[in-house]
Amino acid sequence: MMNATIKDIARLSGVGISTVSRVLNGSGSASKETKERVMEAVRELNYVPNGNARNLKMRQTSKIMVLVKSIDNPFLQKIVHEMQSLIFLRGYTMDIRNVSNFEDEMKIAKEEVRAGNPCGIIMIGGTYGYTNEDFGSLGVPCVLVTFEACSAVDRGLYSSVTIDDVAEMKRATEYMIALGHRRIGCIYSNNSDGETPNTLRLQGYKQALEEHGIAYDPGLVSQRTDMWGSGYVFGFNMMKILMANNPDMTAVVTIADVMAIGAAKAILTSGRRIPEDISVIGFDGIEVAEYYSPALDTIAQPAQQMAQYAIDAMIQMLQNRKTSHIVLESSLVRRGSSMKV
Amino acid sequence: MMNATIKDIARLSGVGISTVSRVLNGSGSASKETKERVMEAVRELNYVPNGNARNLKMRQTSKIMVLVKSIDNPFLQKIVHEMQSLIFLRGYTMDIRNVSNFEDEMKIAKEEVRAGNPCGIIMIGGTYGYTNEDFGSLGVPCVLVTFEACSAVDRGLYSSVTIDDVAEMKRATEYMIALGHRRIGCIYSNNSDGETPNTLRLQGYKQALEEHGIAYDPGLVSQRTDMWGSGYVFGFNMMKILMANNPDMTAVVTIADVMAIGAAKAILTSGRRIPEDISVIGFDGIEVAEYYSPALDTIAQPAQQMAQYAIDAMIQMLQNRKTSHIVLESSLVRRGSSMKV
DNA sequence: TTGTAAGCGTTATCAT
DNA sequence: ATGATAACGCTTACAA
Repeated sequence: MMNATIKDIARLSGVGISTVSRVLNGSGSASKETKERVMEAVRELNYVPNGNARNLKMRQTSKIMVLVKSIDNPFLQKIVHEMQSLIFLRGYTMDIRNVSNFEDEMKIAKEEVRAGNPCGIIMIGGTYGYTNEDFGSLGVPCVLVTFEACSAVDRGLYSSVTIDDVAEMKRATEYMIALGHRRIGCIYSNNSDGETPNTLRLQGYKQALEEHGIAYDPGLVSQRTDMWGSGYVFGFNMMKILMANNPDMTAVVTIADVMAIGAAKAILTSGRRIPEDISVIGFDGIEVAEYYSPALDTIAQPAQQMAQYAIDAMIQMLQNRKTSHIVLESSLVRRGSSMKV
Repeated sequence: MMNATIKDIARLSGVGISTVSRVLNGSGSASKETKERVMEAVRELNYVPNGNARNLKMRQTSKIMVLVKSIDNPFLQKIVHEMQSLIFLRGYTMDIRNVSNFEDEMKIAKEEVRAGNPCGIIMIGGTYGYTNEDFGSLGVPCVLVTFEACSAVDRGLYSSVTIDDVAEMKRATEYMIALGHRRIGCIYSNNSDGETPNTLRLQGYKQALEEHGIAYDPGLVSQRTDMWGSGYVFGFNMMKILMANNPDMTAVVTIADVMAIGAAKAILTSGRRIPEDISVIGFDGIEVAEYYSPALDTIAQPAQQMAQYAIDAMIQMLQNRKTSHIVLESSLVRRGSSMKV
């Protein structure tokens, strides 16, 4: 028993096929009575429109493709999750694809557009190396989340939702400086060769030190750029090295909560205390950091808002091609993992 | 500039449209020379087949729809993530949809099949209440992960990948019993009215007690069935209540690592120690539990394997309609959050 | 080996 | 207000 098609509805309700289409889509007009007969038939046959036929005809889908780099980060997962709800709420569907650190997300985006025919692309957590041509040839609206295209790119070609990575990381570092810390470690990794939110955060760290007259010491920064394993593992390992090399270090700032958790574990298992011996602050605002013991300070990014603005931006572009570039505020959350030195 | 279609390829390479189709799909035959000319044109025009047209005609896609209940659980996220890679590796694409606790996943599955036309459905984390008709009317292969259909359902109608929830939870409880604990709390929630992995785990807890001559005390089990918030919050709140009502409780078993983390936080913030005052064991095997302080014991489910078997099962069903029902082993991981009483 | 033509289930343009 | 009818881009008999 085949699924009901628009033809079946037409036959059962005794109207023409185009009338059914009109009723279903609210386009054109139809008499009240006809409408009811059609809807009745729809219910009876449990009719669901065939998306493929619809998309083929309309040359446009209602499918938004989401490309995520390093999806194993709980923070990015949260954003994706929030987007999901919003996308469904708006009547769209969401296709998700994970992009490894070694793949070129823009290239993948182009392939996906051709093959899967999404109406738009959202990219989460990528690098800054795109060109005008990239966005032009994409063919569908594109929203960048948590990162920007480089400044050479025409901002009318895409939308973006970001935070001020430099300023926020500077804030975290200055928080430690204000508490009297001078030997402040930094756990940092860069997953690609281009500029990323991570490199910007490192800049923020350096700026804070410089503005407060503290010499930048590379020995206080985790140097691995070839990060393997998860953020937890990375934070754990890097913290061990940092502690071994810098007995005088009294605080550590990290570019992600997962790394902060790994670092905290390293501190605690080495018999030191948080915050009495070493103060710790993370970045992102994932839930589990709040339940860690001790609860970890962090720069909390507004994940829900970011998702909201991203979807709004996408809808805007879809409807009237208007792009937007919004920079959201983060907040420093104090939970007690830092103290005066 | 429209995207190239099969017609453009046909024109440019000077052959018929069906020849192009044949060459592209490797069906039928074509002369070596023709093949090359076609491929040449494909490259030149940067041709990518239109998925919608293809799917419409074939009445089948290469898209696997994944339905997840409570996707905010890191363990389920991990499974989804693993599936992603495997699905792409096999040349399929993956559509993901989150199902809230109040929605009927089977109903949603049916809608998705009609509207989105996936070639198969994978359901993660649902309830046991389906019928033969459900699977029959679905119309596409269905694989259940982490849970089963009730025993009344013909097992030739679907595949499944599970663990033995009763036995594993029994194992966790017996682990505590073997350490000498007698007053063992249980943090448990059931997100729907039917039978779920969670209810089975509660059974395991009860069985262990019974077999070891320990009376079952409802006061030691968290009673909320209307869970709100995340597992962390839930575990935290329930543990507070449990501790307040049972000063003599020396151990707690939980049905999820996130709850164990929340419970651990409650224990530590109340000034008690783990494991000296209270022993804790989680369930699932999420990474962060290993980096908690102290690291938490757990029943680790083989997420990667579960994903692997699920995808394999799906491919099997797709190719020769063969169903399979596999029950995987979990492992008790000792990390030091439990000790002799 | 190759091309013609008939759909797949829609939407949209026309007449009516 | 309504109903034929022509696409949309593809696959697949069926002919040639």
